[in-house]
Amino acid sequence: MASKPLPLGFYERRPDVVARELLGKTLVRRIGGEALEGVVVETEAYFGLEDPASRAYRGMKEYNRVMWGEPGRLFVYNVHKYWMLNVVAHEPDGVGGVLFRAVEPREGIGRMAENRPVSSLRELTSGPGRLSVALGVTRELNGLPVTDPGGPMVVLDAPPVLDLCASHRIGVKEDLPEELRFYVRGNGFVSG
DNA sequence: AGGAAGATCTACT
DNA sequence: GTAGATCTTCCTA
Repeated sequence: MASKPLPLGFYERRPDVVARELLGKTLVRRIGGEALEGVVVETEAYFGLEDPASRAYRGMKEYNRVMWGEPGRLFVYNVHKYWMLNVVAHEPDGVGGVLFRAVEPREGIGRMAENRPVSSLRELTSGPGRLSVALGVTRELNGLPVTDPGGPMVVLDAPPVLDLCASHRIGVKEDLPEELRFYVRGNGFVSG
């Protein structure tokens, strides 16, 4: 289990490619001396000025400028009371990111359940707002790299997921023709 | 200063 | 399946 953080180069590709390949990787949140871990089971890709559903669509603002910046850094922003956890991903001089929509809890489940009390385990992290509460994600993480082994949030490498599905993105007002949501087939922690 | 929108969630019918 | 809550950010005045 000596998995290392995914390198910067992993994120220096198109957001849709990164979103697909992030499935099965391990998301680690270090907080209060504990490591809260989950396997990524659902993601969505967002592009830049050409993507009407993207936070980058209406141009660079203070809150979204990390989408133009170095890949492999967190982009955290608020919608409807919840913090959305993204990682910046794009080709050189590009814009984009990947939204973490669901993880399967692995470590630190007790602490996650304190952060977000639920009656069944499946409700703990099966949604972008849900997983942020469970993992203690706030805007303090915005701009931090996920490639630093000792950082407050890291993505560790793991074998690729072979049995995956794609669909249109969920909850967006105006989507692109491409299917940009990716999830592990049959996994119980996928939202929806 | 005020209103509206939003990549959501929960509860209820 | 639909409605309402909730809060950060943006846009207009």
